[in-house]
Amino acid sequence: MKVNNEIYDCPVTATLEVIGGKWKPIILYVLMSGTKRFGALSVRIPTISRKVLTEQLRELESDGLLIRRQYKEIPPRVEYTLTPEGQSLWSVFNEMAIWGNNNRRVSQK
Amino acid sequence: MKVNNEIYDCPVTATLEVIGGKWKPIILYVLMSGTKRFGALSVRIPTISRKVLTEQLRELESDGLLIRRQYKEIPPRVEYTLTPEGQSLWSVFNEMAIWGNNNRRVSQK
DNA sequence: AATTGTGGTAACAAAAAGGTAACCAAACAT
DNA sequence: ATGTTTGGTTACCTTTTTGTTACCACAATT
Repeated sequence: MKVNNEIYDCPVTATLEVIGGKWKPIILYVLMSGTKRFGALSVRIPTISRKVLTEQLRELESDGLLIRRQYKEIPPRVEYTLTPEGQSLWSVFNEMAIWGNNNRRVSQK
Repeated sequence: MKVNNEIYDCPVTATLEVIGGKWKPIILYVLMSGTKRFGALSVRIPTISRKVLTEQLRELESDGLLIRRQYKEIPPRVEYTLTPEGQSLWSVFNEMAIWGNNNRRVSQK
């Protein structure tokens, strides 16, 4: 999905512009539980390629939903943390989770 | 987005599998206000091609979110109506609308 | 001296999604 | 006879998104 700073007619469209797509919701969902390193994200979302993970993280950063912290260490360490704006998406994901549990086939453990 | 009947690990992923993508949220949002004919949907979402509109409607139908009613008339008349399951997405869209209004640039009228 | 670990990037390929233009039926109005 | 109307379908093409593979830096460890 394209990222831009248009003015939207529809607030739902505006929201989906930043959280929509194949990977962003899962990335955000994983980060809801706290700061994660690049490698940790990769482990929790094993089916995403590192290239695409990088791209999606950069877009989420430029949309103000997370911040990227790079430590000057060798080997490198990079941490991703949700901004308050990113965290405020919790209620959206919560509704989606409720709906999914009630209406789709979701594995329970 | 691919439609299937997998069992999902994540309820958010399960939800986005059926409402995600470029057009489905807008289609569902428009249908929230009641039954619409194919042509009416096309008018309210002018930027979607008829081919893609047809495709998306068929997917939403096979996912159980709406029903398609075809009347045996000439010229043809086809109406699309949300199922109760489709209507129950209202709370999801509502949260997205709230977030979009609070955090993105949405034109107010 | 070679290997490991981390977080990438570059070039390229494949797949998915979306768009365009032409065409159809068949009743009705002109 | 011709055009209009509605809700499509089909073949083809372009754009967008996602994936694959190889490669890099450089300190610490073996």
